[in-house]
Amino acid sequence: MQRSAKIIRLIESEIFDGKMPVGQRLESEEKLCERFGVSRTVIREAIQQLRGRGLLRTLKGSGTYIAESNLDTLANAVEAYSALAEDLDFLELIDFRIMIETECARLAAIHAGEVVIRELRSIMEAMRQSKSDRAEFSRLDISFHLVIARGSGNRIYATVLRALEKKCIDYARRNRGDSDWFQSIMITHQAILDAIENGKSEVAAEAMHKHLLSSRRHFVDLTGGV
Amino acid sequence: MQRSAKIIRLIESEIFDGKMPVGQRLESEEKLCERFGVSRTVIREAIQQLRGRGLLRTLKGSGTYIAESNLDTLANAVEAYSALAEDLDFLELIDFRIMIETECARLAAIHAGEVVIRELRSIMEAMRQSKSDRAEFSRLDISFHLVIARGSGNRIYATVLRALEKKCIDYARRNRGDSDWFQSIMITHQAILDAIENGKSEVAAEAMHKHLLSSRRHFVDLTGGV
DNA sequence: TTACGGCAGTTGTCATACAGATTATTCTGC
DNA sequence: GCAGAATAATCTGTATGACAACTGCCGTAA
Repeated sequence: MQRSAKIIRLIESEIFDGKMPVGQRLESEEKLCERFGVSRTVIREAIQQLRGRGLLRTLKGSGTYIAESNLDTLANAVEAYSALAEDLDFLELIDFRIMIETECARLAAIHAGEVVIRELRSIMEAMRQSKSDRAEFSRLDISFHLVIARGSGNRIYATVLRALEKKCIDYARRNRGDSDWFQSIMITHQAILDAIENGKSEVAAEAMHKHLLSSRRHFVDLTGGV
Repeated sequence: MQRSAKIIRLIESEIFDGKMPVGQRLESEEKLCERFGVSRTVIREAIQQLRGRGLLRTLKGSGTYIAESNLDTLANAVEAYSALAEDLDFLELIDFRIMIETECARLAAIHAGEVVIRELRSIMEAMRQSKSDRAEFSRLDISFHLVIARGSGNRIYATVLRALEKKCIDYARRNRGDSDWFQSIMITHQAILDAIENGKSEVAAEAMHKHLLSSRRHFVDLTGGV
């Protein structure tokens, strides 16, 4: 039996026995080496396989963590793809967002509670005050969309969109415009928020669809679609 | 992005594109190093993760091979996954699929080429011959949907859906029914396939939507939505 | 023919070093 | 004293080189 297979079984059983709660950080690779008396190679191979199974999740420079659920497997897969994607794929991204976020807005109008709505309001306020800070504005822009995804009540939407977050921010930063463009973002965001507050699901869906479609057009005008 | 993630995607796509038939031996690690211009460390980490996912299996001293099939490895690793499978929320899953796959069908009708269509036809044929083998039938059912996602031309759809593959198969296996149910699956699949072949995007979208809605209803009737 | 042994090829493991990212700590200017 | 910047410590990712253990194959001797 390979040594890494033994390590896999040991870590695995600790996870399933509940000794390692979800989200907890694993010992560092070096410490695991000492504890199990093997080289770092063996530890890493074990971790890689458990990552492949979706049980673990690693963050460079930070550590290795017990994955939350299979949703993290999904997040890993999508991240792997989105980070790999070079600049060419922003159109794929926005087309995907148009579909998924339209549905999110529809569901959020039905399911979103007070907490989500307050969060959306405060993001809007923060955006108003950040119009001169492009980077911050883009970040807030995307977080507005992420909160709506959370408000949909379907964790898959939220997970998928969260996995694409970095890519979306990147997109938003490139898709810059003049003060008119800034205004139009604020207005359409407000329209979406209003519809969600009032529980008008179809209105929310349509507003979100229009918003992203307009973003897509703007992006194509700006970059020629590249 | 991590280099091993890139390698994973490359190997993975070779497998899914059918360039690497089941059982075939992968190039040796050293050759893969040369081909991809990375160190053996990176190659090995990629292989470990793909082993964890059940796509590859290695024999010491001999080589690394394309695993028999995902279903086999799924069955083999059933202990590892069953604990996680219990907290799957199938309604979240099917709602998500209704949205994403409707769009996939629409796009596939526009973008799908001869290769995809031939693949879909052969899956249909295989399904006809597997009606007595529930497990195999479910696997084929899901692969039909996955191929359509690939045919959409948007790699995000395909990636996301593939990440959910295991859950989908699990769903399909639970959502069993009598021979009438079997027939209705075949009929709706055929309707989707026809629409895609004829490039009728709206028809394809509607057929897919109807198909999954009916699946959802069937699931709720069967399980009470649990 | 058959059994054995050796050889080349391949994966498994170890050790070391450094790069790149994150987190904790210390220092600095006020 | 304190916020913020600079720095150090920590951790994962990658490269490199070496050797052990195993497999498959081929040639040779009984």
